Amino acid sequence: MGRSPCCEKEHTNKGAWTKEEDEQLINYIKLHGEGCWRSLPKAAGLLRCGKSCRLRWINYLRPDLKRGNFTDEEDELIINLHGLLGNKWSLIAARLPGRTDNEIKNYWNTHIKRKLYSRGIDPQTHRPLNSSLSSTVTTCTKSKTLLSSNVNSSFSNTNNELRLESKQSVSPLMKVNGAGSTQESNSSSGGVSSDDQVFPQRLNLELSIGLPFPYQPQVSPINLK
DNA sequence: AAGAGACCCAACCGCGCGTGT
DNA sequence: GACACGCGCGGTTGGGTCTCT
Repeated sequence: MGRSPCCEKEHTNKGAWTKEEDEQLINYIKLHGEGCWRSLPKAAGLLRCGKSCRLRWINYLRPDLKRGNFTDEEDELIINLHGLLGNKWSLIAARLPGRTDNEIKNYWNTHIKRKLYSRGIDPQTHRPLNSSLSSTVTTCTKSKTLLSSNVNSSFSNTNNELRLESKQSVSPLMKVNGAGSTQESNSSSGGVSSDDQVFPQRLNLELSIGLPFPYQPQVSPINLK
């Protein structure tokens, strides 16, 4: 059976949007409003699929978007919300006016993960990296480098708490060298060399999220849509 | 100056969910 | 209940730009 394609691929443009396409989309939405993305491209005279139009509008063309760097406050808010919500980027974005889920997701993957690693915190669990493990972590943001390096063996710490089991669970911030071991980067943090340097961040996280550590998901005070 | 590697982000893809028939 | 459809989400990728050697 299968789902019907969202558009006729042979008659649609792909890749970067041109100024003319942007203007067509903006003008159409100004006149008719958002919605009915499937029929919008045809109505607007665009050779794009509806999904592409929607993404372009939401992530780039919307007038209420806040462009520019994230502030420290936004950083901390994202970290805290991620601790509560996980990779629910749309929910996180809903609490950051002017930011999009895509933008936050990119920012998380490129900046915040590194920031948390430098603090000795596992960005997925928001728990401290084991000291023996953290000594093997390096910060590398080239995900392609890692994912092509065929990491599927577990590298375990003494408690077997954290393992690299599949490429999906491997952080793009971690790079494995030729021998399958990793090295700590000194780039941004100067390196985390002891538990004493790791655990203060754990305390900060607990306090800022205001939930018991480790966080056990319960009924969230935030209204999920 | 030039090439290589790292970084970043816009855009794409596939899937799940909600709704209507 | 089964199916079709449209929307929205999260993961991933392509390629432009920046930085280093």
